[in-house]
Amino acid sequence: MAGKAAEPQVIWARPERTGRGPRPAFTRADIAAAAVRIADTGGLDAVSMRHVAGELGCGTMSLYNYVPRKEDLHELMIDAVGAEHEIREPSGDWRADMIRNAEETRAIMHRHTWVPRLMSGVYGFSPNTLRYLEHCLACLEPLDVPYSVKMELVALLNGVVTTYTANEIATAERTRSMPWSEEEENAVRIAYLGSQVATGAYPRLAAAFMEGSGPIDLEAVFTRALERVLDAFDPDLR
Amino acid sequence: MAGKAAEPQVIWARPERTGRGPRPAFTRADIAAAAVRIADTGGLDAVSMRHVAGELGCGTMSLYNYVPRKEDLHELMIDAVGAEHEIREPSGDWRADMIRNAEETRAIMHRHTWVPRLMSGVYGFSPNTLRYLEHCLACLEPLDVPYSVKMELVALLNGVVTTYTANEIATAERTRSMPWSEEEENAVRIAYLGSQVATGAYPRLAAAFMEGSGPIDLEAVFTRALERVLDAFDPDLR
DNA sequence: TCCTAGTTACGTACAGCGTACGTAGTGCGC
DNA sequence: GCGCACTACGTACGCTGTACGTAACTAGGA
Repeated sequence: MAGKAAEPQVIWARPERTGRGPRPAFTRADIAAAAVRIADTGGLDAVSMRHVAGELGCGTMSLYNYVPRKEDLHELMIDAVGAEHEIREPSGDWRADMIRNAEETRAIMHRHTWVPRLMSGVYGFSPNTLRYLEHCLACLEPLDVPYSVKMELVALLNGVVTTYTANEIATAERTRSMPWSEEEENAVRIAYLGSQVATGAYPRLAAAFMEGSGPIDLEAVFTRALERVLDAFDPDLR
Repeated sequence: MAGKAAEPQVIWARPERTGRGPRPAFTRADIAAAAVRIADTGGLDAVSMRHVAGELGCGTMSLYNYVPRKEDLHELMIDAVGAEHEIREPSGDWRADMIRNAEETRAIMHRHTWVPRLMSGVYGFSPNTLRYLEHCLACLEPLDVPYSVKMELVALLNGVVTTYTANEIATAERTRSMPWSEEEENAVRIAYLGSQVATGAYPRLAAAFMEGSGPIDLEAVFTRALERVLDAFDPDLR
């Protein structure tokens, strides 16, 4: 337990520059941007230490001077896309503002489809995360409830946004990455689902599929979910 | 586009036994159980094809006869833990039943802490998933809304359960896996957070932390979130 | 009944991964 | 100006998923 055991392992607690030694060739922002670029074009699996180092034009192991573990690189990436949140003055209508925030988060995730996969397992206290959280609290100023409830609202809303968008992305990627077309994929899926439902083991599921034929509007489903969550926190509706 | 391009890539659409050739040594259930056992004791990263094959007592490449890709192994794992859902007769009180389902899902995830990480990126139509979905619809029978709304309720609730529990697990694992104690970890965290908040850049965040000192009851937070979501769907409350 | 095609079993091999370690060079603080 | 903390990076190790080839086996069609 003696020695250097208590070093900060949160990358945000580690100073970017200590003053001693040669000037670092890159900033954290450079590294994060390179990793984001790679993930955007080649997917999250393409983000390897070697790859990122190559993109930056340095040796693989040099990266470890900036990023002690790969997990920290992921943290940098999440923080980098968090900067894409456009923080604007709250309008006074907390519902509208929070919906705007949620829609923006969804847009960011669709722009960077690897974000949901990274969300679970990341520390969650990066500078831009704090900035966004502060902004949400600012938007919720008109809502007259204790801060603890506001925090719960933000957490719940973010959770819903993440899972919904993750689902959207997952189905989209699946059809894209397949060598066969979306129609074929759907055909296989429907055939399997139909075969299962046809066994009679899932009567209500069968009824649900009978009821809702035709394509579903994902955007509408998403906003409806948001509205419901906000309803649950709206004192004027209780 | 000719040839065998249109093979089903969903493992559930592929028959477990085709009739030709030697009798397979294992069932899918055997393989899933072995993988779950490994993940429970050694974490999700310990689930490699070699490891699972070793646990089963067969050669690594033999596994590929049963499981075409590792992703499919994950699918088997999710389905296996889905079997732990105890399906009991609906009580007639849909709120109580759904809360019970959610609590049970949370318990399963705490028992198998790798589940949330696998949830995003899995197909979602495994036999036990369908079984659980059917059960949820049965519980929601007393609720007089179209099936589409019921589906949205289930999706929303599952999303909330997953994100909340994932957060609980993430923080728990972080403190456990660290060489330093939870107090030290918290000290580092508080120190960093405090240093950030002290800059004055996050006044509302600071206020929130001032307000809510003391340990938070995760269980209570969780059930409160569930209640809120259910409120949003309860016709009697609108 | 026998043949053969489809399956199982599994060893080998390859490209890629995260990262521990050692060494060489650099520049700030004392 | 000395020394030390830092940067840079090549090498190496153990691990990963899985493509491919080969040998044994068995059920269906002739």
